[in-house]
Amino acid sequence: MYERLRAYFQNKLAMSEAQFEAIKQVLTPKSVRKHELVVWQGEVERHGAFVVKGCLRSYVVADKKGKEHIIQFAPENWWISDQHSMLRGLPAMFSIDAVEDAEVLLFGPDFFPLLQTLGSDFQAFFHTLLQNSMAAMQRRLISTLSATAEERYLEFLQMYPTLVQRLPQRMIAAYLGVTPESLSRIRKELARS
Amino acid sequence: MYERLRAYFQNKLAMSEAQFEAIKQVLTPKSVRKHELVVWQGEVERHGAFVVKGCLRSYVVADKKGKEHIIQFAPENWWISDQHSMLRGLPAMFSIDAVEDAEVLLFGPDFFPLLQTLGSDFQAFFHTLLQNSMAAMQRRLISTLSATAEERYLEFLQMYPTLVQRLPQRMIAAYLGVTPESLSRIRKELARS
DNA sequence: CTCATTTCTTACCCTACATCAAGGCGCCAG
DNA sequence: CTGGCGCCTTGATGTAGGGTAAGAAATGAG
Repeated sequence: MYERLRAYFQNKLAMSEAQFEAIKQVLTPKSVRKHELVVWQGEVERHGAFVVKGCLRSYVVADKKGKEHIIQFAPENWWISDQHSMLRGLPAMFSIDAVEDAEVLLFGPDFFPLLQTLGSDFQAFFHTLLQNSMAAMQRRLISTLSATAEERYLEFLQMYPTLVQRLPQRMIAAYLGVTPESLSRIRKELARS
Repeated sequence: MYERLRAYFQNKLAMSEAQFEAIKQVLTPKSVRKHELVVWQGEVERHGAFVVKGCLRSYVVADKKGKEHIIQFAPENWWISDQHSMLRGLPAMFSIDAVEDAEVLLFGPDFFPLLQTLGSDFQAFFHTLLQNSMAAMQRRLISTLSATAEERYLEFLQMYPTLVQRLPQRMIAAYLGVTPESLSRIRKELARS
């Protein structure tokens, strides 16, 4: 389990054995079954995860209608968490669950203070990670504001070509912000050409 | 000019005189006239800003139609920049200009390395700032995906009650992702009740 | 294998918002 | 004061995508 994390850090961040041990201390390996929840929207006691195998997602149930909206997919080698709420001890803004059976390394609120002690390379690394997420989020917002559902679907195909086969369509629809019916129509239309 | 920045840091971050001096070194005061551009979408040489007075905005011209989409408004005491592109020397993802005549403190790519040298309190502070933006962005994305234009307008009123009077409606529309015509109709409808 | 449940597709109609077009109201320059 | 130019409003019409419903296909459980 931990080997995958070490491999992930290769070429990204120079790390001593002691540092890696310290990180292992605050990470708990866990198998998560498909549909199993890792975080409940609204709960205070909770975790984030590094995905070793399988795929998780974070999502909110926003509407009175109970409609789901997916914020992020996290396949292998992705981090997923609600940092904002976690660090402040606030109720989680969204839920996290497994889209496929998965192997993850869970971390709690103590993960971030630990990073502080591991030196500025670590801080910089995770800061960069956050910046990348932010940039991705901005691009997605713009796309949601300015592009049609079909254009967004094509962008999604480009961005996550491997995920498309692994995810049920209703989840892609929930990510794009359209109904499964609409996505079905879009795919039909694209197939015609 | 710098006094406003010092006041801003009060209660947020303990800071020595020497640290403040170091920050001053990398900040350039500037007056920006309404409509004046601080950053051009696509340019590589560029700045971010701390807004002392007035209001800036970041926006993209996404469509072939030349339609503007506003990512962020930055009134007094806000930071605005394209960190992601700036740190990597990439072309800016969006433009930044002044919505009102403004006084700002400009910083360049050298700002972030400096923060590293100022100790982990500083890093933590700006990390938190980034997390807050991220959380706000996520909320906005969800809102864009799940709420009607009217609901988003009401959220905007709640979130930025003072800004509403200062901004032309077409900019609020560009922020919400609707046409000025639609926003006008929404306001009319709300006024009736 | 078989039945049940979930997921996907297709069809029909409806709604929120866009687009287009015209007119009114500031606001500033001369 | 007057003409021009943004900005906001209002109306008429168009359209992307939603809601609903029903059937087909896939997936899963016993």
